[in-house]
Amino acid sequence: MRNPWGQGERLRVDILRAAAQLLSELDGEQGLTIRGVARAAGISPASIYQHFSDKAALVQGLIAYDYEQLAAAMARAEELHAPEAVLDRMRAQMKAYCRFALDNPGHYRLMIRLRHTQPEGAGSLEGIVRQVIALLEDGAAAGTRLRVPPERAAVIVFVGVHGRVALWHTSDGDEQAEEIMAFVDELISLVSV
Amino acid sequence: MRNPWGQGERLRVDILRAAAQLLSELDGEQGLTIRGVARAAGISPASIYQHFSDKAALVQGLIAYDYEQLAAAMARAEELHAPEAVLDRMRAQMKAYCRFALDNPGHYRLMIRLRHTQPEGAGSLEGIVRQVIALLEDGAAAGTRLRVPPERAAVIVFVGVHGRVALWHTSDGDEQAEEIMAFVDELISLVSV
DNA sequence: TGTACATCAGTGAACGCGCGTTCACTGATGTAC
DNA sequence: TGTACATCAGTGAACGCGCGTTCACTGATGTAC
Repeated sequence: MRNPWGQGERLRVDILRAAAQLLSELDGEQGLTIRGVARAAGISPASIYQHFSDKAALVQGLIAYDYEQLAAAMARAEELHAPEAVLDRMRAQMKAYCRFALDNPGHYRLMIRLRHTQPEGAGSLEGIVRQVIALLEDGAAAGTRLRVPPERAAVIVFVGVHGRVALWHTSDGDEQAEEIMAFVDELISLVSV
Repeated sequence: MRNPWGQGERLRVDILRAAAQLLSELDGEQGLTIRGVARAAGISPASIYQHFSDKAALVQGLIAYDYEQLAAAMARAEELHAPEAVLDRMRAQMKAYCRFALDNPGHYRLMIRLRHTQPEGAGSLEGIVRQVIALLEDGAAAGTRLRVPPERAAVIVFVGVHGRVALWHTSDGDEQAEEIMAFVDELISLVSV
């Protein structure tokens, strides 16, 4: 079961996978411990320190991976629509964002809570918001009508969606995903003419 | 330093005050421990159990107190405006809400995170939202024009404000309170005609 | 080809820490007679 | 009035627990000669 020579890096992704699994099952960061991850991965706690300098580094690695997943999911959803259908593209992006947050509450909460510890770049919340802003700015330049400047429209929709999702996360769980998606539609209607 | 006979309940509020202070200084629930509260109150950890059955009961008491404070602050802000100035009243309410959240981040986060553990009533998030909804419904009945039904307008503004505040809480802290207040204005403008 | 040695992946056991909670207790203040 | 006792507020010390982290180690796999 030990990895062969030169393949020690394999355990690194096993560790990240186990941590991700743990974070999906439990609903809080408090369950995400070095010893818990080691248990889930079937290894000794000490082994983790060959791949991550400490617990913070492990969590960093996890969040970076998650932001990549989220950005990729949003990009995939957006591309299902024609380039000029800007509002459709935004709707698809934001609904993919919601789906990720609803499907991975532990991940999403961690990503938000520790977002300032991540390096700025594509794989960060700022990067994701910038993409939405850029989309609306292109759309506005091509004639899409909005009630507020494109940057404000993007921010308002994004902030509102985050608020909705965050409240879902702290609710009893009897709310349906459809309500959240309807809220996205509602917000986008409000900012467009 | 010990309380006289029949005044044992005094320590209860001292404990709650110490816990509140602790939650104001530290920025997370993880600092809110039985032992930490005892230290802050200058008593023994065991003494807490004469007033709260366990840690959860202590946190419950704290949140209940906080919700009362928040609801009272919103009511005070609202009453500064004429009864028929519905949008002004809502703006004042929501800005008081923001101020509470910005001034007491630890409290606000705890209130949101554990809101489902509180009994439903005036001192709960649901109660606060219901008040905002009622305000707009009365306003709509009296002629205030909105772009969406009053219940939706209230929910959208409230959810957006929560999203904005929650993102401020996880930011680096270089954002100003004025930006948050401007966001409130922006949201209310969007839902009104 | 054989053998001594370096390198690698991973571990077992221990450390000190702070936590929530319990329990027998202390000592002051009230009450009964 | 005195005294035995009940009641109350609060405590000291200990419990078991899980945590993050360290360190000397094991044993398999590769390399040098």
